[in-house]
Amino acid sequence: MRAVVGGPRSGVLELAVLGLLHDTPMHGYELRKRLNALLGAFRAFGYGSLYPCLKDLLAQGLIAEEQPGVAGKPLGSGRRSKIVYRLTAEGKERLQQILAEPGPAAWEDDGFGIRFAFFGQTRADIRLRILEGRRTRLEERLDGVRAAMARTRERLDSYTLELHRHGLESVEREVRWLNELIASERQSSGDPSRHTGPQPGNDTSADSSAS
Amino acid sequence: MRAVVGGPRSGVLELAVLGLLHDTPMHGYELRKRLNALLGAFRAFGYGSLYPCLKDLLAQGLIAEEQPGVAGKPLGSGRRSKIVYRLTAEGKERLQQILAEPGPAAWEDDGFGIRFAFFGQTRADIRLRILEGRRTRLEERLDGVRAAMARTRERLDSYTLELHRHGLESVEREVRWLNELIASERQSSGDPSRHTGPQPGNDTSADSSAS
DNA sequence: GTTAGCATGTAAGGAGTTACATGATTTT
DNA sequence: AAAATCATGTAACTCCTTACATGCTAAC
Repeated sequence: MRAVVGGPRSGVLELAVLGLLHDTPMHGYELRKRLNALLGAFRAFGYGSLYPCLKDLLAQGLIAEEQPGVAGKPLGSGRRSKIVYRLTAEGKERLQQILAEPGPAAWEDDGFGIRFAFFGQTRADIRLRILEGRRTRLEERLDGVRAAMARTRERLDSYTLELHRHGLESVEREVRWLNELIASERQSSGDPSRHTGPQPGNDTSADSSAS
Repeated sequence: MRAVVGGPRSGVLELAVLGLLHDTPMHGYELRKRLNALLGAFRAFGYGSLYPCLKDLLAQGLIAEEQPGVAGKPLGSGRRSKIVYRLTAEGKERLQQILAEPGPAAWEDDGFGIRFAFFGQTRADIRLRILEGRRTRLEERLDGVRAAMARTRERLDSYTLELHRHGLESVEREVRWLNELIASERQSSGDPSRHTGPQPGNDTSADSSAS
């Protein structure tokens, strides 16, 4: 039953909607398309998630409806269809506040992807903290899994072992990716002439120290 | 409020618990440790998920309590602590039924990992169908993301682009992994003398055709 | 004028998480 | 006997998914 009226919905969706609406006002249908294009392989949302979220954001005053009132077309009496949403001043503030906040929510599996997607609107020092936080988080996980594997190496069939091997390599891969991004960020902040974001690497050749 | 009494809980946890209990009876606390060791980097469950699940499985008759009644130790009147669970005949049947069932649930992100972990108890032809199903699923996703990237290549900042690039490469990587596993499975079934599961690859050297 | 796709929503429920509460057993 | 850790459990909540219901607009 989920409470009587819409809860805070403080998750991934809220940030994604605020971030997309910051660029340009939109109605829900298109918002969903851009959302899923933005998130790509990571995640996909349906209308059943999106519209309730818009409702909540509206109730919080972070976004506002904007009739495409082209003036002179009252649309009859019961106006329907094409509700365009825009970010309010409070919404912009909240977006900046979320993006400026490093901490667990920004580097957990849920949350990191979407923050990274909006790094273009994030302060350089915060970007670095988030990337490092995520790297630390992943390294902790590597330690844990490696310890568990060492403890139980016997009595594990080859499929389970293979699964662990692949999982481990995936995480190691992400750590290497983060290392490159961190190096790139450091260069940019050390040399203000280059602040164009990461250059598309070249993931395999450089840097084989995963720890 | 979530309904009056525990629902079916038909997800990942049910399968994981049945699979682990098939090997050896256990109490909840240890079950959770083995669970998280088995799932490794993929997932982790807390007691708040595990105990309700055990309750449901018990109510369905798929598992049974088993007092460690060492006979002659009545444990007082209100016996507490160390409830050992074992799989019932119905539970074993249900486990085999789940494992024998190829289909969406077996190759979606949630579900694939745990089925793979129990491939040792899965029929060879089903293993192959699941691996191929997952590969197809991932290739569909690749197509979708690549199309979305082509459509919106402009007006995407470098961070978003980098995120998509990394996501794409991760998925491509998993496809290559699946290709190797499928090849290995085909070899084993063609040559009955080798049915020892996958040999730990060697992910990088062979096979660069991801499609 | 009817299908196809754009556009907006709601009710019910699923699958777990978090925070809490408590008792038993081993270690210090 | 105090602290750590083993062990079991529940209530409330979160965030999202599925299935449904509806109305508008453009193409055929």
